[in-house]
Amino acid sequence: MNPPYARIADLSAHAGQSVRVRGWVTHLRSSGKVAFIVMRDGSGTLQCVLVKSSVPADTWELFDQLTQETTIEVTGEVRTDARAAGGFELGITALELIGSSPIDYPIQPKEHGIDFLLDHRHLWLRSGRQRAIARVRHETEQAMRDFFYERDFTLVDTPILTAAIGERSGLFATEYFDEGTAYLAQTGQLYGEAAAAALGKIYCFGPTFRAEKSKTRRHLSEFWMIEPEVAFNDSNDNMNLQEEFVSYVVQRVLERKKPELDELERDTSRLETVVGPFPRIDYTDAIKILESKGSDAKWGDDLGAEDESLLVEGHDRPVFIYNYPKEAKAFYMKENPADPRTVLCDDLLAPEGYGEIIGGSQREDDYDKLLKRIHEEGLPVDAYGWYLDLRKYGTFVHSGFGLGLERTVSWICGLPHLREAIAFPRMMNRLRP
RNA sequence: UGGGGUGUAGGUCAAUUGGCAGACCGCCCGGCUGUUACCCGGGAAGUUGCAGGUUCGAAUCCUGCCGCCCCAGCCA
Repeated sequence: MNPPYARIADLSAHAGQSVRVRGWVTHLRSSGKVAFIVMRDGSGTLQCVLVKSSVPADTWELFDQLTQETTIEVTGEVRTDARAAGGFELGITALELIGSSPIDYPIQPKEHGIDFLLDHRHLWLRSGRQRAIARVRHETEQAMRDFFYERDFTLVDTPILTAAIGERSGLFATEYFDEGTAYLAQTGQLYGEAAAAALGKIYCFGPTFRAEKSKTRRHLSEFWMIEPEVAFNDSNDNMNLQEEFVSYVVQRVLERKKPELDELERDTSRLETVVGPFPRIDYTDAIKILESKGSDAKWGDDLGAEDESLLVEGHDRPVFIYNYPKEAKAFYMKENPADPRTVLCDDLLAPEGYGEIIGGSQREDDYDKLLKRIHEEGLPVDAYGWYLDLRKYGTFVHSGFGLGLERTVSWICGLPHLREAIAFPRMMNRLRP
């Protein structure tokens, strides 16, 4: 009878037993009469030892056919050995080749340029660093869903194909039957507002699309955004929710994905401090701070990347900047009753130069003021008829925000660029693989 | 779109500034019974991004084009 199959991660439970393991070759070393096969099965990495004198000749000769990424099945005894990375190794008794891999596998355990790696993203994902990032991303998403589930939010999936609505920045267009042009969603927020009137506390979580010709480490054409919307929350409640949410997610990843963060050489002490309350700086005060630090930012300007860094400087946790000038922000944000030049909104800036991870606001709930803003922005009123209905039929104070998943994952992982935070990044010059 | 940089072997990079196109990794052949990005010896591997120009001679200088990277803007 054949030994049972085992995942590498579970081998400690099989010490002293014979098992079969299936996976891919990552490294090969041979000393003539003893050979080492390091393999990966997705759950972990395992060193297998092949000794010429203790296996049949054809098994020994099979070693010569192995190359990086050959798919194999090995049978052997699991034993503890301090010389093996991880403390366990497999003494091979049988070796089977499942899928060969030509000698030209492009990705070596050496350095490569970013363009080459992105061209081979489908294979690059197999590397240890990329697996660690994928697992941190997964934990981040799961923590986000758990956070809202535990607080009785309802998940509402909003459409990706939409008519012209949302923000004004670049839209991806496509033909849509007899209805004319459809646009890929830039936000689910407006639909989320409709759902909040039905369900109270909701969130949506999906891909979102921006056709801007951005070429920075902070932008993707397609990224994932999670957007809660809460009936009867004002702007202050909204910031409280963001603070609680971000703290929860970061601490959850720290708790459950420490080995992955270590593999990424992340300084986790920079994440341990991410607990509320976060500093809250009024936009007008932020301008004064920037002036004192030598920036030429003026009241009325939106804040640039350099300004954001100056404001976060010296803080060991994210920082809110709230109540921006109306002109710098979207039409749907509620006018600030205390200063009508501004709107009730906030940006949450991550530390260490990662910039804006959240944009949030209280929504304009006054029908006439919203209609006026739509006109001022030159937006097609017809397209916003249903959105205005939310103010017409039982208006309500409500707030929400959008958190960029890849920016958050980049920050948690300490990545130099957003493109590693998603399996297959979409940028203006990259549509494949 | 603007500013800066870069393009040489499959990969990462060098080439004494205009004088025979090289190293390491990987690959192939040989050796090695405990390797850890194994090691040792040998070998194959190039339209120097593309097009044109200057020159006895161009990877190197000039013109144009293209790709990519970084920064800025847009934003999450």
